[in-house]
Amino acid sequence: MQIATWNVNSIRSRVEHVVDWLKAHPVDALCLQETKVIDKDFPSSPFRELGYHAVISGQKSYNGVAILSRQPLAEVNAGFEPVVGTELAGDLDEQKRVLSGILDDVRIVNLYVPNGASVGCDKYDYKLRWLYVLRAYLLELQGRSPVNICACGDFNIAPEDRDIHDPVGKDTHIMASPAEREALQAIAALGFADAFRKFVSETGHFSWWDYRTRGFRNNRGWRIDHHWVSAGLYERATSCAIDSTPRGLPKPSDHAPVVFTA
DNA sequence: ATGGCACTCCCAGAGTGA
Repeated sequence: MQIATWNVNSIRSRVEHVVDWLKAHPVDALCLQETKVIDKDFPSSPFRELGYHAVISGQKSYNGVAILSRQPLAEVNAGFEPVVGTELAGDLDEQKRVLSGILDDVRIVNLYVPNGASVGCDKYDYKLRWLYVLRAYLLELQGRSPVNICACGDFNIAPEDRDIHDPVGKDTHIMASPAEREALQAIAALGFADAFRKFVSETGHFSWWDYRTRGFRNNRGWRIDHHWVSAGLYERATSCAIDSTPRGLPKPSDHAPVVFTA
């Protein structure tokens, strides 16, 4: 089974890229983030023509997640509330960042973790609060069937210094601050492993490059798009690879797709 | 130290991303 994740920075701006990519990489499921479109305007037809079903949870202008899959997903739910309840979810589901469904023996969880803007600001606090609820969400899912979970998406956190092109001084930088990394590690400690690091140990492998600094041309990037998988899935994983090719196309997303195979 | 580019939407320039 192949499960891919790709922050497309507007699905309507990226339909051609995604269609072309799926033709070359007919993965079983593709988790999209930052679709930036309300559900009724999501461009489902080009993907249907490729044989993909779409489940979507979108909003106007910002955020938005979707899962394209060759087979229909079972037990689909959107947001934190259906899993953790209204009290814990609070207002977090107003932003559409969580979508999940079951494919064969795997529960796929598609996540768009908040950016956080800058360390210490309101959005940063929101990000940490969101990660705290995400932990409760995944803990609850672990108690359900199936036991295999693939939590993938744009985490907006570089887990370690080797996931940043130039990590010096980044401990006060968004995506690398100690509190963000600790929140991610608290999630990993539930029993999830970063599938990419089963296969690649060295630095220099990134999934996001800033538009503004010719980051891609110089490979000044960050690895912030991940597959955090449960133990059984980690054991049977045969590959986890970043495909940087689409990042080099005209009018690209600033993120590249990442493909997990198990 | 700052800003840089790309996207969205009452179509102009602000908000957001990371």
